[in-house]
Amino acid sequence: MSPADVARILDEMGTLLELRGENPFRCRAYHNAADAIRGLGDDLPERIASGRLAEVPGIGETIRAKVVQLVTTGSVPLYDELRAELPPGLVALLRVPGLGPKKIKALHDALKVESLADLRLAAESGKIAGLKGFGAKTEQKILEGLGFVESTGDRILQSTARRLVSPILGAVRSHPGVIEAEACGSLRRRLDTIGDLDILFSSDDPAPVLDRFVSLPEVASVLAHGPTKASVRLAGGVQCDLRGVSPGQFPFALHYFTGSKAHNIAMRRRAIARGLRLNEYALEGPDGPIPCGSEEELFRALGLHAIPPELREDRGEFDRAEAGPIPPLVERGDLRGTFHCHTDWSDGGNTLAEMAEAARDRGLSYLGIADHSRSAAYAGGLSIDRVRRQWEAIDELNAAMGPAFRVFKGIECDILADGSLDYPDDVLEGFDYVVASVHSSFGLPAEAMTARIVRAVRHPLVTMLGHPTGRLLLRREAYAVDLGAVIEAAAEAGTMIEINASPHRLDLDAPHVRRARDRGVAIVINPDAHATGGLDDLDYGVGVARRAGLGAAEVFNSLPAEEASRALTKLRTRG
DNA sequence: GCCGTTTTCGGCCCGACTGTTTTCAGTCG
Ligand SMILES: Nc1nc2c(ncn2[C@H]2C[C@H](O)[C@@H](COP(=O)(O)OP(=O)(O)OP(=O)(O)O)O2)c(=O)[nH]1
Ligand SMILES: [Mg+2]
Ligand SMILES: [Mg+2]
Ligand SMILES: [Zn+2]
Repeated sequence: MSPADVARILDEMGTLLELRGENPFRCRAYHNAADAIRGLGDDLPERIASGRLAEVPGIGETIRAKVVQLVTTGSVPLYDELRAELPPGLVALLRVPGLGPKKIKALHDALKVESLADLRLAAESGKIAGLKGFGAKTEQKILEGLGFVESTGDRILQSTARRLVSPILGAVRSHPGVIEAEACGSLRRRLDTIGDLDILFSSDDPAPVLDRFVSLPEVASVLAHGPTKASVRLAGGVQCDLRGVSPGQFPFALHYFTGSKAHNIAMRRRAIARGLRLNEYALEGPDGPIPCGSEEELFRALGLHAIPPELREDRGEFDRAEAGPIPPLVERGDLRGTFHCHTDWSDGGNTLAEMAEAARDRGLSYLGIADHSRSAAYAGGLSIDRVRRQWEAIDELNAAMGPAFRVFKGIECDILADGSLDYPDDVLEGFDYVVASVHSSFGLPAEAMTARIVRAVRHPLVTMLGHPTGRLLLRREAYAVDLGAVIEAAAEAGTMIEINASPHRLDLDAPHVRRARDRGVAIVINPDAHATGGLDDLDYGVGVARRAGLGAAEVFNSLPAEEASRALTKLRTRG
C-alpha cells in the first residue's frame, strides 16, 4: 500500500473514531499520524525497513504497528472493525457545513440517519428541529447545506482563486477604515489548489468594514458575521473568510491566518515550551506582551529565523529555521528566460514574433520555443519539414531582434509508448533543446510507464522532462509512474526536470521537486504557454519552486542567455 | 494515541460565531 493510501486510511480511522464518540485526542492522534506519513512520502518504505518509523513525531508504538500492517498486508483490524460498525454513508455527512461528529452521531442515534439522503428526508419532514441540541434554525441550515454539498466541488485552482480574490481585496482595501489588507491562507502559501479565500485587514474599527463586506455584490449568502470576522459564500459557491484586527495585532494575525494549521499549532507549542503563549493577537510572556512589528520579529522571538509562507507546513521548516537563516527562495525576478512555449506553428495562439516580444516585455532575455511533435496530430504537431522551416523562421527572428534577445529552437517531443522519441536523432540534433513529454497511452501499468519515461530521460538529446506525471489538477490523476526511479535516471543522465507552471498542472509537484533537487537534478520552470498571456503562469511555477525550497541557483532558467546557451550545447554533446 | 530542558501521568493550540442554552457545546478558522 502506498504512503498516500496509508495516510488516507489513518485519517479515515480518526474520523470514524470521532463519529463513534471516542476521546478527541485519541482521534487526533490518528489525524496527526496521517499528516506525519504524508510528510514522509516516498521515504516511508525506507523508514519501515530501517526500523525507524516510531522515531517520527506523531507516530508511537500503536500506530507504527498499524502502519506496518497496512503497508505489508493492506489491512488492519481496527479499520475493518470501524467500517463494519459504522454505516458507509456517515462520513459524507461531514461535508454538510455545520455538521460535525457530535451532531452526526446524535442524528444517527436518534433518527437512524445514515446517509445524505436520510438526512434530507429527516430535515424535510421536520424531525430534526425537535431533537435535543437541535432547533428550527439548525434544520434549515442543514437543508441549505445539503444543497451546497450536492452542487459544488471542494477546491479551486490557484488561478481561479486569484481572479476571485482580487476584486474583494480591492474592495476591502478601498474602505476608508482599512489600514492594510492581505490575502492569507493557502493562497499566500501558494498551494496547488485552494479551499477558500482568506482575507485579513487591520483597522481601528473593523466592524463597519465587515458590515460592508457581507453586502458586496459578489456575496451570495452570509455564513457568519460577527464583530471581528465574517464568512460568506460567493456566487459560484466559493467561501470567503474575512478577519479584522487592530494595527498592532496585524503581524500576529497575518501569521495566524496564513497558516498552515499544522504550522500554527507547532508555533504555539513552541511558545508554550518557552513559557509563552501565542494566539492570533499577541505573544504573551510571563511579564506581559512581547511586541512584534512583523512576522520576522515573531519568528525571532521564538528562536527562529524567518520562515517564508510557502514553507509553513510543519514539514521540517522549524528544524531548518533553527539551524540558520533559510537561504533566499527563487523569485519571479530571478528568471532570465523561459522554455517550453508554444506558437501558432502548432496549437499556440500567437506567432513566434509575438511570443518573443511578449517575453521581452516581461523582462526576459530569451525564449525557448517548443511546439508539439509530429505524433501530436490533434495539436498541430510539426512534420520534419515544418520543423526545418520553423528553424529558418527562428533564425530570421533572432537576426531581427538583435543580440539582446535570444530565441532558442526547441520541441515538445512526444515520448512514444515504448519510450522512443517522435523524431530520428538527426532531426533532434538540430534543436537547441528538447522537452520530452507523455501525451498518449496514459493507462500503461506503472512498470511500463516508468521504463518508458526513464528511457526518454536517458536519451542524450533530451534536455528536460516535461510535466512528469501528466496530472491535471481537479480533473485527471497522475498516471502510474515510479517518480523515484525517474528522478534517479534524470540525476544520472544529467537531464533536467520541468516544473510545468500551468496552474492546471503544477507538475512536477513541490515535494518531488525537493527530492529531485536533493538528488542533484536541475529544475527548470516552464510556463507551457499557448499564448502570450500564458507567460505570466511562470509565477505559479515559481510558487512550486519556493515550496520546494529552491534558490535561484537551482533553477536553470535563472541563468543568463549566454550561460544557458553554453549549458544546452554541453548537454547535447554529453555522452 | 502521543509524549516529556518543570511531567512516565496528565496534559494535548486557541479563539470566534452560532444556536439553543439558562451557562455552553459544537463547529470552524
Ligand atoms: N491555530 C489554528 N489556526 C487555524 C486552525 N484552522 C485554521 N487555522 C488558520 C491557518 C489556516 O491557514 C488559516 C485559514 O484557514 P483555512 O481553513 O482557510 O485553511 P487554509 O487556507 O490553510 O487551506 P484551504 O486551502 O482553505 O483548505 O487559519 C486551527 O485549528 N488552529
Ligand atoms: Mg483557506
Ligand atoms: Mg478559510
Ligand atoms: Zn505537453
